[in-house]
Amino acid sequence: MGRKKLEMKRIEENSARMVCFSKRRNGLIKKAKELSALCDVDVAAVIFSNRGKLYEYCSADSMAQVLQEYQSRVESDKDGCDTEGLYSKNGDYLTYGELLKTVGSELKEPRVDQLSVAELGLMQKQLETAIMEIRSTKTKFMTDAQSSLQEKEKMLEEEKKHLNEIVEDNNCAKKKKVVVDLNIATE
Amino acid sequence: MGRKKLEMKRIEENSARMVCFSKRRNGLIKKAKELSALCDVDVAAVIFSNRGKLYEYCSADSMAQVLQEYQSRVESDKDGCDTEGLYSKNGDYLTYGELLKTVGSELKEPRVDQLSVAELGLMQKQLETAIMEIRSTKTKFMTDAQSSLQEKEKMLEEEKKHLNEIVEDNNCAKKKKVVVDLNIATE
DNA sequence: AACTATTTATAAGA
DNA sequence: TTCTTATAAATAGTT
Repeated sequence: MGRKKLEMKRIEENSARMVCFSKRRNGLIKKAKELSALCDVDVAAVIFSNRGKLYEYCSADSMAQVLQEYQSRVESDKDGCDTEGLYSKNGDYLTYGELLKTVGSELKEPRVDQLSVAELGLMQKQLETAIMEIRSTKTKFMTDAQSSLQEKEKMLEEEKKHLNEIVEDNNCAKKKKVVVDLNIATE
Repeated sequence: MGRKKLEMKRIEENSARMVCFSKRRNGLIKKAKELSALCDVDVAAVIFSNRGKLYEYCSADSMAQVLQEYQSRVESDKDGCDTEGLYSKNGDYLTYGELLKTVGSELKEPRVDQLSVAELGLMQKQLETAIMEIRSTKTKFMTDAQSSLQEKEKMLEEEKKHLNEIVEDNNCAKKKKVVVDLNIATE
């Protein structure tokens, strides 16, 4: 819309592109809000200017909620296939993807007492989101100038090993009663 | 736009709402594409119908890429403020919010050294293990016809209590070194 | 930042 | 559903 029809390709002129970005960014977020309000659905939009600024909209209580939901969907919908998208250059993500994949497949069992499982699912999501936050922070720390590449590699290797152990242990313990005990000691 | 101006509130009539959803969902995704193409920026949009279906658009190679970028930004940009978003109507979520808030504030201390990274790794592993345990518990609930509703409730209550304790402990221990210890017993 | 000529999106209707 | 059309909205170029 406008005086002229635009081709849908990068606007080369700098100022024109920035003006367009500003207008359309606002437009997109407005549309997202309207979609959410009119149709009563959850919507999230994330925009990064190439200057590095972040713009976002989220209809739910928190972006994390929607994104977490997204992550679970992706993991449980596509089952064995096509998980590439979930891996980042940074080895971290692979571990997370593997984790969710495994968890996700477990959850699809039928015949469930709804309440209990729903609650368990919630707790699981909570933990998963917590992990994402921790990963983010960790990644940030790791990329700080102070942490060396060797350290990163070592940690990632250990994490993978550890996760594999967890997965194997769990596979062996599927039919056992499991009790979890989480203690925190402060000094 | 259309024959009539709509109020921006939930469309109560069911079929009308669904038609609107379908149109506007496509519209939003089209707008996201255009924004990305014209202005050469990364855009992601995630939409959940309340039927549970997921629709998404992502300009980058993978959604994960954009979302991870988002997570890092959120972590580094907002500091202590605005954690309201993490609470849902469901009481459980508050606990989770508190947990994340606490974890988050722990993580955001400046002057982080390698020990901190190691600790983060530890916390992460613990949460991952906890998820695995929850998964096991879920599996048990699903496959074990003998487990009664009361049992489930009791376990869940205990787990909630644990979570609350964790949150409180963490609140008291913000500036202390925190050691987390996770024990798993199987029978 | 405003303005306005146009294009686009879309609410109702068929 | 899918298409058609009248109208509302978004926005490209201009000031």
